[in-house]
Amino acid sequence: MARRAGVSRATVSHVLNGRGRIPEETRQRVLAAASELQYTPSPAGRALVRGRSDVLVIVIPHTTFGRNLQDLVDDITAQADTHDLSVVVRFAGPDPEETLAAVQHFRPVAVVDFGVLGAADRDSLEASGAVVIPKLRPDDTLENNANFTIGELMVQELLRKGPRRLVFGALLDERSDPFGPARYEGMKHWAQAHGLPIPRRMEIPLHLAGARAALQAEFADEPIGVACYNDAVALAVLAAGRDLGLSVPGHLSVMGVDATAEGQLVSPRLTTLKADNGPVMARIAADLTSLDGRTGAHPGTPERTRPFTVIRGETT
Amino acid sequence: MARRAGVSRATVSHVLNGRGRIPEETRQRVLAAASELQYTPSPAGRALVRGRSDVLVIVIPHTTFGRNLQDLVDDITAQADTHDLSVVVRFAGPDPEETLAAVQHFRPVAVVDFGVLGAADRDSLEASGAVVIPKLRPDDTLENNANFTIGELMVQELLRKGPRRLVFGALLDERSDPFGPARYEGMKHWAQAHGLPIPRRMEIPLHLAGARAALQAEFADEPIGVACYNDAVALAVLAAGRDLGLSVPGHLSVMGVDATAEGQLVSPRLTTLKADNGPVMARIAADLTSLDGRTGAHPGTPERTRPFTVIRGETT
DNA sequence: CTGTTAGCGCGTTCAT
DNA sequence: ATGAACGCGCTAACAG
Repeated sequence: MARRAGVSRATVSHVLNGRGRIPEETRQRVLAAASELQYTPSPAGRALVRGRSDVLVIVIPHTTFGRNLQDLVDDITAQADTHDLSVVVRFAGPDPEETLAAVQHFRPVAVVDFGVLGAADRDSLEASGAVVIPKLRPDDTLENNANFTIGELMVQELLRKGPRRLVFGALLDERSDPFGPARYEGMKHWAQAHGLPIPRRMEIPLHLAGARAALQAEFADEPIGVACYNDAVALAVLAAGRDLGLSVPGHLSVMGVDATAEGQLVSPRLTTLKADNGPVMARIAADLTSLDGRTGAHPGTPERTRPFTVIRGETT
Repeated sequence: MARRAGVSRATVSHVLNGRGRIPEETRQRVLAAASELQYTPSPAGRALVRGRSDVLVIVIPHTTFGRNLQDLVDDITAQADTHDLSVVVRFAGPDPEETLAAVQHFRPVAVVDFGVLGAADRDSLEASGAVVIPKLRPDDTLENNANFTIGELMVQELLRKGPRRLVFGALLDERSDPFGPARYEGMKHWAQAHGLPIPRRMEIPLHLAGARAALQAEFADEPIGVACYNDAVALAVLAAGRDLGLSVPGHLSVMGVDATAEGQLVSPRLTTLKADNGPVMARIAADLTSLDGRTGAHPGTPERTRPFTVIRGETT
């Protein structure tokens, strides 16, 4: 109890929150006592009276967590510190309900979702008073989905040098994959719109034997183009192709997503897709600041297109 | 207030915590009301009275977060759920003080540290009543450090086919690196103990141009063996060697750490070191259960040696 | 034996 | 600038 500053709890509260007008003299006295005692307001006390904690939960899909995501987490953490929120990272577990429960348990002010939460989950959270970020927009349909676009872009790059059979290389992993399906849809949509056969989908384990088996089952003499879930999958497909004696990019062209350092260090250098996270961060930052003012309304710039860059390597 | 079950708060508390003996009949009534109202005890209230929250914070160094670490986090999360703790992941920021403050803010029951916290930080946390895991043992000296051992093992593998000049390939990254120094020490120690020249250290950026420059500065016709901080660095060194026209493993032998999927999918396949996390988990689990009983004492099995396996690829 | 009352812990807010 | 009351759960003491 910093009330040993010779004042009441109420006064302390006022000083620390800049509420009621307190004479400079007492103000200083309180501040001094606070720093002497290493006093920090109890989050529990605050949460109790507010009915909500100072926590921002970042929910991350249970796929491999790479540099990209980590950079985003860092940025969000920095942003959140500005708003006096403490950041909590939560990896989605296999059981969605449990994940939601874990998030709810914090009674967070805000939840940043990277594709884990379903509509019902979001509703449930917002009903409990949390702000779910990024806010869903009315125009967030499948076709406007960034991952859908990724699928379309990959097809185009794979077909750059001429027609070939297209396949989607999905991640085979015990963890769930929230992004793959939309990318595959994007591929299928583009193919259909251009009168091409619907691309098939194969699951690629991240080891040579498995990848080899998967590719062998799919390959049949005509040139094949594999759009992979990410760079790791692409490397697996390349390894399989090498083992099967396929020429790259002649028989087999491959493309990844993420522009990982590894993909650019191997030979042949991987063609991949790099997403600029700037706009995402801008949107999150905007949603975050709207927490303070409670302005509610969406800030004016609904940047729809996420800038994607094709990093052309030697595999397409 | 679930007191609408027709009983007092005290009774609810008793029922939910299995304290005083409550007749089955009332018990059921309370339980029923609780589930109807979706009642969950407020963590804030509990924290307030306990003086400490139900939180377990995992502090993770600000290096690249890979599969290994993620698996560990998953395991700990599962373990923690057993003990009714909610898990919070916190990435260490550039400023250690800020990191500590962020952890303290939660008033956690326990903190699992992956090498971020200094001795002072640990003390500070334990002073505030948190249990820091893994508990430090008296014999946790540098020479017993797992990373020190890693350094020694790598040297031996690199020298397997005969003498060569040794270099440590450090990570060049804006993020801090808690493990590298001990590995380098292990290398130097082993070299010195065997009458070899002290290995040098070079910083390898994760792109071709930078890695090439670094390697070129170090290479001087005699065979060189590079023990790398991790597989990504090893891939960078390999890329540089390829670009410089060095033969592998003739002129240049390279070894990584982590046994990532990528390292095993490239050609030449990477020689790497895989650490079995089982013992670490066992230790953490033990420390965790000791939270309940407050047994305090270290459980009897101080497994000192972490089992490391050399995955021999084509780069040594 | 059963369940209640009282009071604590802490920060916030309203009325004084 | 303060006292009182509140929000919520826990526990010691106590009355039915």
